Amino acid sequence: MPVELTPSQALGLWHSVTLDQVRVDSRDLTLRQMAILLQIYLVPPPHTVRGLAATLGVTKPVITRALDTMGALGLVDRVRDERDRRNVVIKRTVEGALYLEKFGDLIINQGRNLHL
Amino acid sequence: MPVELTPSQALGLWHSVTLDQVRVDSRDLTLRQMAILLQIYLVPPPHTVRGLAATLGVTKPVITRALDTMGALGLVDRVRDERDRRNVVIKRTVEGALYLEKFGDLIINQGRNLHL
DNA sequence: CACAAAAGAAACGCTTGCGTAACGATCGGC
DNA sequence: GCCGATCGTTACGCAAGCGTTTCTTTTGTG
Repeated sequence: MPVELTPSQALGLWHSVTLDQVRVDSRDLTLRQMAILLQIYLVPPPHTVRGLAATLGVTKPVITRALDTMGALGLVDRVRDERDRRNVVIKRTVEGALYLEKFGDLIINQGRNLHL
Repeated sequence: MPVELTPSQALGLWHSVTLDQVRVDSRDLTLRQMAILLQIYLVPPPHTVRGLAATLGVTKPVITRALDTMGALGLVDRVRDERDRRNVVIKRTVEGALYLEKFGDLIINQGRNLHL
């Protein structure tokens, strides 16, 4: 089920959501961090550092650093893979799920309020 | 004309657009910079540093720095207001308009490709 | 004309993210 | 058991953004 948007709607939606996010959220995730977070929560696990790096097209330290930051914020968690102890499996958290749920609501509401 | 989205559609759209943006765009604007850019191009002029700061809920130096960066990228331009020379009027550029046009296309296409 | 107010920029020290390169831990094949 | 390959992290120097404070220019008002 596709979403059909006009150029005005597309940019207007992005505008209002971005604006609201800047005004409200002190955490201020970077674009990369946001992409990683959404990937973790919207794509079926397991997620690894290597996998995320490949998906985003960035180097592994970028992922490590983003996980450090978002881990400190409680948005994600890291667990060593016991079957292959070289791997780290990235886990979702309740707080992270809540964060994205609120963010989704923000998008929906701003979309609803679009009057162009 | 509102845009009605389900939670899956809202986050899915954000996911795919963010992912694509990370992969493709080396400029890597911050959330604040993006909000400023969209404000300049979607809201009727004139735009001033002070006005943008108030709209975004940030301090003036944040706006000055963002304009420095985006000015260097050619996305916006600054012109002294001749009627009150204390003010600076922020101008749109062809390159900035093109940038947002491409970004809008990206959103539209990712929305169209959403199959949940 | 003096002087406070206003707008934007510059200065300051700090934090955070970046890319590259090096590192320790772990695995699998021989 | 060794040894190259793989995985994630750490280290390093650098660039960029942050908040606060200070400065410069310009305005308008007494």
